[in-house]
Amino acid sequence: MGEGEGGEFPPKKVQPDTADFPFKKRVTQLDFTAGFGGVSSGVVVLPEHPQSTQGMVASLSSAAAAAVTQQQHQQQQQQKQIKPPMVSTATVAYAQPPPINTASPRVVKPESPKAKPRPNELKDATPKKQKQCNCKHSRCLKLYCECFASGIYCDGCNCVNCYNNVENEAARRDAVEATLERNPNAFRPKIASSPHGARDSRKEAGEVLMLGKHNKGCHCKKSGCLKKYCECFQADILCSENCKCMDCKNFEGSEERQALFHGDHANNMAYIQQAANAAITGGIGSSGYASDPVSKKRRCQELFFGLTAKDPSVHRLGHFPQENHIRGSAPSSFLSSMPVSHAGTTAGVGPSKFTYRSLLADIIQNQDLKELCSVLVVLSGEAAKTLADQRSLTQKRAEDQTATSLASSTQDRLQSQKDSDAEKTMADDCLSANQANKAGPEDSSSDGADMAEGRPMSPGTLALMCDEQDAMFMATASPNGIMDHDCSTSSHLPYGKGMTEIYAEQERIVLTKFRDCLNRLITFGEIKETQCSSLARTEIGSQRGPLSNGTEVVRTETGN
DNA sequence: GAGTTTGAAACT
DNA sequence: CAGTTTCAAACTC
Repeated sequence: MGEGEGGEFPPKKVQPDTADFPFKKRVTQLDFTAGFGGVSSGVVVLPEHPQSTQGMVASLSSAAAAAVTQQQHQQQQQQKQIKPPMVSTATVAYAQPPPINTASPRVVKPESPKAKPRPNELKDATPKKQKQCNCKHSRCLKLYCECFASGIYCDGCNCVNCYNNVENEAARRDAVEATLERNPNAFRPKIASSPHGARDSRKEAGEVLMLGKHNKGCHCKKSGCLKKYCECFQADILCSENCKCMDCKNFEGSEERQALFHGDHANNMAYIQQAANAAITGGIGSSGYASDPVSKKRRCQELFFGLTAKDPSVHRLGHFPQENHIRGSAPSSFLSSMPVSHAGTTAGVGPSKFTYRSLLADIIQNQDLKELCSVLVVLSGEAAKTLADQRSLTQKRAEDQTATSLASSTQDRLQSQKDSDAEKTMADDCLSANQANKAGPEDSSSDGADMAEGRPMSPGTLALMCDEQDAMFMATASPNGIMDHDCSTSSHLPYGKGMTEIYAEQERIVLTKFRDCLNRLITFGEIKETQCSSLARTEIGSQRGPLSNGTEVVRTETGN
């Protein structure tokens, strides 16, 4: 379909006010000669203000501006390869310092990130020639044309049927107006200095965090925002909440992104592209190169505990816009590689459309939590009983009767207390260790038997009680000293004091147990990460088969 | 350098 | 506003 390719030029449905008004006056605010060999640096720096921008564009259409450009055009001829700035927005350098060539003032194409040095290009001190467009069908009068979009005349370009020049100023003016009518911000800089840009001035590994964000945001789907197709990447800024990109890897903390600019390879464009490809295809990332055990460990901890405060570099999880970016990267690189039930989280687009999902999401089941509660309850009861039993053993037979009653009453009390706590926590029926009945009495494994004294426990419970032997050891061996101490004291102290110590010991055991379980989960997360990453590597491009259920992984592991 | 891919812009 | 087409730059071979 033609975009007016053939016939008449951009529709002249120009709004009167757009055509003239507010803009002309602003013309005087600008040094339009700057870019033409004027005295200035050649860069007109404007405050980032929409109106200013529009004003400049509109000013272009003014007769006065045309007259000026006519003059300037002759100077252009003397400055081959240097695009004369038009009096349009794009001529303006917004906050982004252009590669200034004092010898010959250069025109900056603020909207064209191409004009901006990429990190990998920074070392290339070679003065860059102004980019030349190659338009064939747009007459260089649409935003497709970088020159036009940047508000400069084509000069020395390879374009065909170019109207973006002084000779066709009228047509160009109309095009500008038409473009503005379509989008009043068309000539505004796409990259705005970001309020959150100051959020973090530190540098990531080999990467300078760029400030600013894309006003409209990118909509990349396949590039992972790690190629210059992506306007954000091209502008050397991070994707923001404005972006609606998919599988974004251009966010703060993205390992894929960091990998692009890592170390000695930062200047190697080939490497960067290769790394980008690898990142996009999932070959790298959290589990790919550029990852280290420490970071993986930390990430795992972040995932499970949501730890972000301790490590100043862990902002990304809580980092604003990156919900939709997390999805695709560091965390997401392996998350997304997880075949199980992530479709819903990766399909969405737009800010806030993404819900962060822990790697352990498939590992931790509600049932497991319930059972963990039950385990802790049982453990607490057993601890109390063990303590009581040991106490009784150290006491005289004459005290047996007393000790027994004490233990039983204590146990009852503690049991009920713990049950109550469990109820509060889980708000369901997990309190009762009897719920384990569902698993049947089959489990009299040494684990379960020792611990629960024949209490039927589900496999999941047993799995979660993976450390029960340790716990038992602590409850029986380690506490021995305590028990001895406790016995000695309790025998001398009032009833309440002994109970307090039992409580403390119980709490210690339960918390220890809980801690161990958490540590295990961390381990499982790492295991799963490894599995997923290897799976992703081996199955990229192929149909992903169902991955072993994370829960099974847990239980298998815990069973050992 | 030709062909392909990509995503913004333009259009329906 | 969503879907489609056009376009030119970026990228691959």
